[in-house]
Amino acid sequence: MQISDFARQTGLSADTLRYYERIGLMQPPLRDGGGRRVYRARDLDWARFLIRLRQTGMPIAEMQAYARLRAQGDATAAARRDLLMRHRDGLRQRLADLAECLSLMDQKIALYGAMISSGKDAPDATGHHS
Amino acid sequence: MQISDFARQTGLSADTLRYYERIGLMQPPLRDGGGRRVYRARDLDWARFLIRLRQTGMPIAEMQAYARLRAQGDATAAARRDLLMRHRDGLRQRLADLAECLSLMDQKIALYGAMISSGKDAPDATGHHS
DNA sequence: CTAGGGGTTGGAGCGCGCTCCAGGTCAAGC
DNA sequence: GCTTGACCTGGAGCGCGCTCCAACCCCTAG
Repeated sequence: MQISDFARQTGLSADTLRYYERIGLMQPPLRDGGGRRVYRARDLDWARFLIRLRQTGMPIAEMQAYARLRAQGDATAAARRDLLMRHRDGLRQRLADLAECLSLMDQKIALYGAMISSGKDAPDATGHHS
Repeated sequence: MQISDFARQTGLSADTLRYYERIGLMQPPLRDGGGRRVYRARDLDWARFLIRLRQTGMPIAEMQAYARLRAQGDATAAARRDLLMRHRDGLRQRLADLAECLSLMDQKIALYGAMISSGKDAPDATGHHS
């Protein structure tokens, strides 16, 4: 599996893959005769896991820390779990905050709805609305 | 109320406030005799609303669009509501995605828990774990 | 034998959202 | 009058996470 295939299967660009390798997020893969990277199926799992971490807003530095621990083998399992737990707790908090934002936006939208349908102006009428 | 007070009350830095003004997110406030900005209470509401939008990941360009509409008065209420609704829908989606990530992380953490307590290696034991 | 379409490297550049800085003005307190 | 400190402006710089580029290499098909 070469880099373009791997890119297709993960949704990461080849450039990003090489970048992740440079900065130590991904282990350097084997090379074929021509010096091209050859990826293996289980690299996919790791890449997809990284993508999840990224999705949840984990900064690259933290992913690097995780990757370093992982490279050191099973002895670091507890440390990795702790890192993950800290990140998860942050994520929980962010989810709660976003849920609050969402409900506020719903309110705001409802307010606009009222203001638009009922003639002209809004309940809190100042002439200017956020 | 001058810029430092306003900054304290919103949590934005004075620099950020001037920046938001430059790029049209905030209306230029009045000035006192010495040319200093004088903010008014209702600017606070707007700034706090911007902060909410930012929290939910709205890009500045979109906030600018909203601000421009707002500056044009009540006639743009429907357009503003639509913008907000589109943003809210995106937010809903992101919340769902994050919730999924969260549950995956919980699983992963549980797996680490099992692996750590029960002697040595994990269920999917490859020798390497994500 | 040649052309084309992958791949490789190191390093520069970019878009976003600020953040900082130099150099200046102004107002209040001692 | 002088110091102090908050404010002003325009513009440069920054940290993040890529993204793009030139210049080169290699393999395959025609």
